[in-house]
Amino acid sequence: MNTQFHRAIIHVDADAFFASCEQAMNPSYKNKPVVVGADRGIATALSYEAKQRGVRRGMTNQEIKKICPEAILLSGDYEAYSLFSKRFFAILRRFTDKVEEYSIDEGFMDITGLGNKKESGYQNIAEKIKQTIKKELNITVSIGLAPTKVLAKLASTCNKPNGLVVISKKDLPEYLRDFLVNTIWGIGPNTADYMRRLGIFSAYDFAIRPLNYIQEFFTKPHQDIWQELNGINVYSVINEEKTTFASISKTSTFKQGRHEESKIYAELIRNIENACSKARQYKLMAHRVSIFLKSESFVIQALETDLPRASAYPPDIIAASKPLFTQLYKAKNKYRSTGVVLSQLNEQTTVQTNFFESPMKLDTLKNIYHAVDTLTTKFGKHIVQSASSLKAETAHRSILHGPLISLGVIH
DNA sequence: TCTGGGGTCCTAGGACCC
DNA sequence: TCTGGGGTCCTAGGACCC
Repeated sequence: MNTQFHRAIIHVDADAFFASCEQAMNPSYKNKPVVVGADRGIATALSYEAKQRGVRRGMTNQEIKKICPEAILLSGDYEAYSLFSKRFFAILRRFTDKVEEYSIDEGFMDITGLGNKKESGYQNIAEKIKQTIKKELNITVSIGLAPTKVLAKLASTCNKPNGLVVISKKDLPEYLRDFLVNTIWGIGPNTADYMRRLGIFSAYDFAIRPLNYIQEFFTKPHQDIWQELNGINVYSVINEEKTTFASISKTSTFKQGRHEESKIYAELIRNIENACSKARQYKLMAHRVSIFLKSESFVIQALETDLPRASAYPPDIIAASKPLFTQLYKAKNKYRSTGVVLSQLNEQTTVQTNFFESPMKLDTLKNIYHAVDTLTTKFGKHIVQSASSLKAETAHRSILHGPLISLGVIH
């Protein structure tokens, strides 16, 4: 019992990451309300100083100026953030190779057995990580140290910013009394509602329910979370580098619900072009495509289909999507948004020619889109558009700059 | 947070087959 | 032709995350 082996999992979460990167790059922004998102017109990331002054995500530039005239509004520099992120993970990897890049600004580490294998030893490692990141990147992180990922994630959130919180197995389940169920990683608003109806309000209430109760009222994902909350390891730290995507999607939302078929279809095609472009950028080809429409009441309907051959070229995807669209679209409905998902992605190899089509057509496709990609890299997104997506209303911004070339191809 | 965009994973139930 | 049962595969959609 007392020699029982448990894991030491760390969750590292950078504090207000985008805003902190800006402050690290430009010391005059330190201790000031920094807001990232000026390029999109709404706040996407906020420094703690901005949060304290009441600025919230999603606020428009004007609203921010009203509440906080001294706010520093910045456009996002995502390349810089991604460099910070790379250095952040490189630092984590100095401590162990069991590092999972969970998102641009968050990682898990499995440090079981490192140091003197005592809790104080693990805590020292966590401290060292914080110090190193502060020293080398000049940003702060919050760290949770616990026997499981779910607990580590909970711990890292409860003393932000610049926190270090340890949850050890002997503190369980009492430690969980202060956490509402919706603060648990993996429990969203729907499940939280369901739990409340069962009389489960805190993470503690959930954790102390007996196993047979959990099995009766919950499905596997929540059973797993229950185990993790009780200190039993279910999720392991996945240290393989994430190199590919399971899917690539593009969606766009209308300012108001719309019903005109041509407008909605044009928007869908624009999304397809963007999704294909991203796929080609990563040298991926899709075997499956799914399209969806979201109604005014936020109900999503989707249909998917297999492609006759793997492709990252709009004409192929459009040809496969068109019947799906026809099936989904109802003239009497108004739609809020539309989108496409490319899935079953494989690395681009030589394009398989289907028995019935001439290799000529495929070569033409390849050549055209190679040219499109080259132009796009050189002159920016949307410089080339297919004729059929010109009706897409969210393309206005690029029309201002003038789409120089319009593709009247194939579909 | 009355709802932006990009992802991942799971499940209920239909289709199909024996 | 209908009835029954059970298994597998697939898809539409739900839920959640950052």
